[in-house]
Amino acid sequence: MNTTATKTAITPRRDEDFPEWYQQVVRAAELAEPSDVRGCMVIRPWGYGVWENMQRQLDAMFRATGHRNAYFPLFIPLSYFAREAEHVEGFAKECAVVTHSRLEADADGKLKPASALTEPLVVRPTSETIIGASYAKWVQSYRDLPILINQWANVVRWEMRPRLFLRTTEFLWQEGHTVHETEAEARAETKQMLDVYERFVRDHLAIPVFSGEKSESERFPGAVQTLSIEAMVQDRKAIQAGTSHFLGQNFARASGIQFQNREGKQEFGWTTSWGMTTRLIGTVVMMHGDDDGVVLPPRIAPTQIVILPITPKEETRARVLEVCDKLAKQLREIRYVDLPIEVEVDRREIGGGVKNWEWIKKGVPVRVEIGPRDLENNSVAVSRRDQAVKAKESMRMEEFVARAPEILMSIQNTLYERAKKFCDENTRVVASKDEFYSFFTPKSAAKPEIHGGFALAHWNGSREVEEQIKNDLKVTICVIPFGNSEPGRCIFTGEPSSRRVVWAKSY
RNA sequence: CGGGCUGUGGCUCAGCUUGGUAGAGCGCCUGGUUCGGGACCAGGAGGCCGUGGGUUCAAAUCCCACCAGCCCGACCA
Repeated sequence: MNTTATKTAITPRRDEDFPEWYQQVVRAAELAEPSDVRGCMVIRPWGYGVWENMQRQLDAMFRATGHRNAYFPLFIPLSYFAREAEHVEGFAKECAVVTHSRLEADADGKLKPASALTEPLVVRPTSETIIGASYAKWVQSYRDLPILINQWANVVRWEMRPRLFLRTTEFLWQEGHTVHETEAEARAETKQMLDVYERFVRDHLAIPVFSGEKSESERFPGAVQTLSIEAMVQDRKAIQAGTSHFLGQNFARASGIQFQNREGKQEFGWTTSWGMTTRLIGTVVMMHGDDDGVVLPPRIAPTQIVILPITPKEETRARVLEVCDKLAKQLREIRYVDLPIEVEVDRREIGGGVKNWEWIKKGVPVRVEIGPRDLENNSVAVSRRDQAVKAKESMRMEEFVARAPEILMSIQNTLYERAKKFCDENTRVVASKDEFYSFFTPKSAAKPEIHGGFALAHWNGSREVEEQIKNDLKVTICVIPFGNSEPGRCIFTGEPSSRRVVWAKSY
């Protein structure tokens, strides 16, 4: 009767069409869906739950490093925005601009914008300039420094080609903005926050990354230095998972953030900014998902354990549900990494198979079935999302309760190890230009298979080479990793190179 | 913003060439049989065919304009 047993929950499979698989997974898992507003998405409760977990956990890390949250305006006066030239150049093409303050009905009764603003307002694509304006007022003395503030907000970048979570017109993020007395302190802050991101994605999202510096051409507009962490997702492309910028005195100069230093002289502050976005949700999907849907790392799963009552007979239904509730209560009293375990009893009256698959697609880490037979034996049937969909282990109820945190931890670790192995296997040292080109050229040009990966190769540091490679292969330097400086020769020009850099196709 | 394709119940699409007033599968609702891995049977609800105009006795179908979406290019977290 069941001829669909081997069928995957998501069509197409990852190896058939990765971008399409991604879209299908995001929708099937009810993380998000496109909205009627072009380029914007609706983040559904399951997706938003993931975001809230990320937010809460990262926010705690910001607090621990001395940062506090604040909120600045959504609208940035055009004149403020215009203060930093490179910044303008970088963002001007994707700004939404508010020009009117009112709607009026015309003769046909159609609403039209009216009452033009004397100065247009830019909807923030990022907040350096508007926050800088406040900082300029707050800072007078070196005693006012450092300023360590973070903001959780939405931003708008008028993108041409939206994809759920990965690139949408409006997205949610966190942006830290700090001011320091010295260059060294600001540089240390930039690095510190990159390390925070690295730890966060590794320990909470089970994502291994390469961390380092961006090349000049990939730098944030207006920054002196941009650091980033880069992850490899399952189509072997790179995705930026977080960035931290050392802004030098560029923005301080533009915004007038000045202070009297210890020698009594006026000096511009040294600023940094750093951010992480809802794009990370898409990264998690592409990192850990499989052909049956999302696979969530337990630490960010909105529900970590779902209890599925099996109620084939009306006469046992009440007792089964009662035992399910009792188990849920017991589990909620246990902690997994300092937080109560999130448990849900799914008592909806729909087909058992359908219900089970819904949770598989959503990526809930642990599914627990309890049916009449379990009542007899005081047992439960446990399935882990990091194992085969049909795998099920029967264990005594008390044993499961005792082992729940350990099981979650084990899943979290498995996901990380799996991702690390994948990344390692598809990262390789490339020693010649020919090897480089063949590494990044798919066998089939018409329908490119998943190919390439990260190439570690020497580079002479020139923008021209980067440009050439980007044109030829759509491959860029995703990051210049820290440390490991091992001199060699640029594989493209033969010129001296101080270290290997990471090349990849990238999101 | 340039080039190509597509708009038909919630979703995927057929119907369009050869105009005659709308269909399928899935989903949804009801009842029953089921239920420890995507069940089955029976019945039912749901669409001014993207929008506006034109041709015609008659338009989902032909013509024009507009809008939206997808893919490909330029840009990006």
